[in-house]
Amino acid sequence: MKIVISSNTSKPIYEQITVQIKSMIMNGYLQAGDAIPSMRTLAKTLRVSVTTVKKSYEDLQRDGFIETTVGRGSFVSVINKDLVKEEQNKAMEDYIVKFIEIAKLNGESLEDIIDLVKAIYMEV
Amino acid sequence: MKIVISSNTSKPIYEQITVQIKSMIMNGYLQAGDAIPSMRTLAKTLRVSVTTVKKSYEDLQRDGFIETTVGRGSFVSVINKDLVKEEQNKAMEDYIVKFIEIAKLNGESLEDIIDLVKAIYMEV
Amino acid sequence: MKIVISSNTSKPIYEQITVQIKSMIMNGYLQAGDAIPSMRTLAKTLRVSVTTVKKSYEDLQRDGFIETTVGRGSFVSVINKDLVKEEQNKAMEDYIVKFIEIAKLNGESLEDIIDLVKAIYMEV
Amino acid sequence: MKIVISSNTSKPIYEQITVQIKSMIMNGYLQAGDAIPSMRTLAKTLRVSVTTVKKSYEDLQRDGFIETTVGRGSFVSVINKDLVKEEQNKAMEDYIVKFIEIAKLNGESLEDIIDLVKAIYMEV
DNA sequence: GTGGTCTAGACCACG
DNA sequence: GTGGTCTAGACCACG
Repeated sequence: MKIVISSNTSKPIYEQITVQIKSMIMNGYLQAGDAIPSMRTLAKTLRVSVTTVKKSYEDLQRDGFIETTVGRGSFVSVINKDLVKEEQNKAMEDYIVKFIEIAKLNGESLEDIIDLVKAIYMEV
Repeated sequence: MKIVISSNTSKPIYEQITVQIKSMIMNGYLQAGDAIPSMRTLAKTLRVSVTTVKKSYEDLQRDGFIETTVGRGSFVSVINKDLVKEEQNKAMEDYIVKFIEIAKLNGESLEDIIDLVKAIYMEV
Repeated sequence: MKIVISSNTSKPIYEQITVQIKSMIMNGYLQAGDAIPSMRTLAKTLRVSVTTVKKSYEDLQRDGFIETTVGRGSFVSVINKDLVKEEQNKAMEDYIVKFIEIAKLNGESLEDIIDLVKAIYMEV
Repeated sequence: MKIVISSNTSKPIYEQITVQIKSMIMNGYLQAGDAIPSMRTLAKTLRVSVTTVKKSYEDLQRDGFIETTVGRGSFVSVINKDLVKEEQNKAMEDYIVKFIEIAKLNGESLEDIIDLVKAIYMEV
């Protein structure tokens, strides 16, 4: 399992971990039932604090991607990937619609909006 | 006060009314204290049901744009337009960041995203 | 789920519904994730119009007590009851302070104020 | 014009000033057109800072009780006392109703509520 | 089945 | 006259 931590970004480390593990689950690299590294192992590998990894694993568990049992470790949950994708798409469209509605209300042109999108795309 | 209702759009009538009145307040065409048409008057003018106009006025009141009193009518509130704009900008950026994060997670390229933005821009 | 509509009160039907569902959530009778009746079902049971139930559900959703999805129905939200209680207490104290300030300004005695409180207590 | 500042209370000094001047206007001790002391004079008399008095006068002006003209001073406005009283009564009833509604929702008894009212009455 | 929008009225309290 | 509540439907998209 390869995770890359970047410090050039404003995104917190635990979110970088979360996002990359989510990706691996969603694209099938990690399958339901697969073990993922223990918090301590991953923390050592990435040279980050255990607390940071813990926060990421907690978020993943809360969102149903992994299950963590004291003494056993963490495992990929059985999830319906299509359902997750669908929910994400719906959420994404919600966000974009709200964003564009406000932008229009503020009198921003399509060009302004696209510039803004490009700028944010580079940042996040 | 000129409001245009379009049926070519999926945006509900009450939202079309809300957005247009908000715009008139934000761009200064309607000033604090100005009366806006009574629900019944506007309903007749626009040839829509009073209930539909009421829904719009309720939203405007809840968001602090107008004040409505039984027996008197509805009036533009004293609002800090800069503050409102700032809040909207913050909300807008929140939405765009979340949207792009999910889009990236879904593996969409900047081009895909811009196409999506253009499409939504035309619709809403 | 037992809701009682009274016509002896000036409180609108939709508020009576809202208050009773809020109570059931706050006192734990309804738990996070629990389904609440569909608008049509509740309307039939209470012999009121669907629109009236809808107004109540909209208020509950706006205040974060329930979540409503087209095609699925309405469900009790995950809320921090202690936080809600705290917020309510803060709001309550705000109201009572403002109320007593004005009462004092109007020269009302503590006895007058208590009588007023008793009267309102019986009504609402 | 006699104003008393107390430091036993949590009410800010400028509010103490505001409330007392409002009272004098509402009970007729100060009549429309009457001059009220200049900010500097009142500040000296009460041994408080001019800024404190200024804040009070600003609130009084915003609420229509006095008019302040640079170079001339401050004067009691022409106000409709009955209208003001009525508005205050309405506001007061609004506050008490909201307060009691929340208190009931929280399961507080009439006795609890009266105790709370007594406590707040002593404080403010 | 679910909720979301909308209609065309009614009756009410308040001004 | 004003807005507030309520009815008893309609039609829609979505599941």
